[in-house]
Amino acid sequence: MTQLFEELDSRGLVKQSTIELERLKSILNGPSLSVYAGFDPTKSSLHVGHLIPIMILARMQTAGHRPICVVGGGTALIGDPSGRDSMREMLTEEKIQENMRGIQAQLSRFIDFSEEKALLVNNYDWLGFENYIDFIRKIGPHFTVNRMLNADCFKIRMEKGLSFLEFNYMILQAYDYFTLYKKYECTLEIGGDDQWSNIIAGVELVRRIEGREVFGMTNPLLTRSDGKKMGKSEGGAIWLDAEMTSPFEYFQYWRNTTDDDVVRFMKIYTFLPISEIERYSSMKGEELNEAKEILAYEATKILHGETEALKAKEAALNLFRKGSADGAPEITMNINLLNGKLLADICVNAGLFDSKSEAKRMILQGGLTMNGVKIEDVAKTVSASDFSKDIIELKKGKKTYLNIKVVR
RNA sequence: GGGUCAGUGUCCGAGCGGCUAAAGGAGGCAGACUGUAAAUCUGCUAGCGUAAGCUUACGGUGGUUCGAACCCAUCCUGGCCCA
Repeated sequence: MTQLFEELDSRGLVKQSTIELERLKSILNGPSLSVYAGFDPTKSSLHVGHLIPIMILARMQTAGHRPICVVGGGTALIGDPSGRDSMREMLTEEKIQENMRGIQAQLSRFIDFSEEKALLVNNYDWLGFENYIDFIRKIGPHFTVNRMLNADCFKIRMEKGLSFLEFNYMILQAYDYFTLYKKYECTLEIGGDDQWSNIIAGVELVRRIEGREVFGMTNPLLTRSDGKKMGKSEGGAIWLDAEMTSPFEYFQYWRNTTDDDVVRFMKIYTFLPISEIERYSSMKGEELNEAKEILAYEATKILHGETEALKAKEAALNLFRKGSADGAPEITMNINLLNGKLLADICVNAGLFDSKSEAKRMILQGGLTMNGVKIEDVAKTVSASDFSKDIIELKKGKKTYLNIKVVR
């Protein structure tokens, strides 16, 4: 008997449930069941915004349940209209296959897929082979269009137009649940609160066809206290793929959490015991920096492992406390591309800026530092004295560091 | 299928023949202040060029005009109304 329900509830992860809380509690805390959450393979990497259901599944697994991650290879061909006001770009099957591989790798950082302790399935495996007529004969009678049109997730789109293609999304997701129930005895679906309509559609479908009650639960959609979207930062989304967002950047993302969010995020995004997290909730002002560091370290550790997390922490310490550029993100460049070249050009080559115009703008605004010295001359060229240590330390603004290692 | 309205920069959204690289807002970046926070204030926010300047850009394509995001034709996409 675990305290899973209390665990999730105290971390603020329960928003709505298809059953009363008391029953939800006994189900969550009861014998092992299979629980599923869906992930859209629309990109080759998941990002911070996907983390909540992942963390919930991970906690469920720890409590003895079996997570089923459904990668929507089939539904991605349709596009979920929930929460968006325009139609999604359609993806090719090849692209989806490719994306799935990346997503799978990332999920396994959080969830143990060995010995079938968790499953990863692609809904294309069942959706892709359905015959249209058979399918609508089987499923169609159980849905009324009237009801569907009333679903929240379609509401916004009623204004802007909703294609029949997307209208089917809900039915397909419901069918997923039905299939998972049949195949794996899956009796719980979780998802963000925007998935509520889709989840209850699945719950109802199973009840109508199988006469069996299955459950659904949503987590609150997280917005940051400053109103910004979760998972977005300076450069864009924060990805779980280390190639797309380095462990250092990932660490920094969490380290820069707004004061008001630190404790809330610790509850959601780390495995630290609630009792320990509570200690930080009394912290105010500058003290919270300590909490932020712990949040960043823990979150990075879960995804990238302890070694990387320590490295990131160390680098941050050097950069922001000691003023040393040790451990900053580093790239190597051949000396031929550096000596005598325009600094602005070098920065663009190094990926610090997207264009030369941007680089120049930044210099004019006093936002570029090289080897600890603010660069004020747009026409600055790099010479041997600038890389006498075989390294050029660049800093854009206050927080973006990049070391260029010189290859002779 | 008919009618009608619309399609603008990352997003929202003004412009409706020259003064428009395109108002305003949001977002992003930078500077100041700070605690690697928030709030606030300031600047920047297509590319290329040290620069004068040049090149792309207002759904696509053609056209009218000295000159078009703006006018015309046609096509595509979407809304609404009718069938």
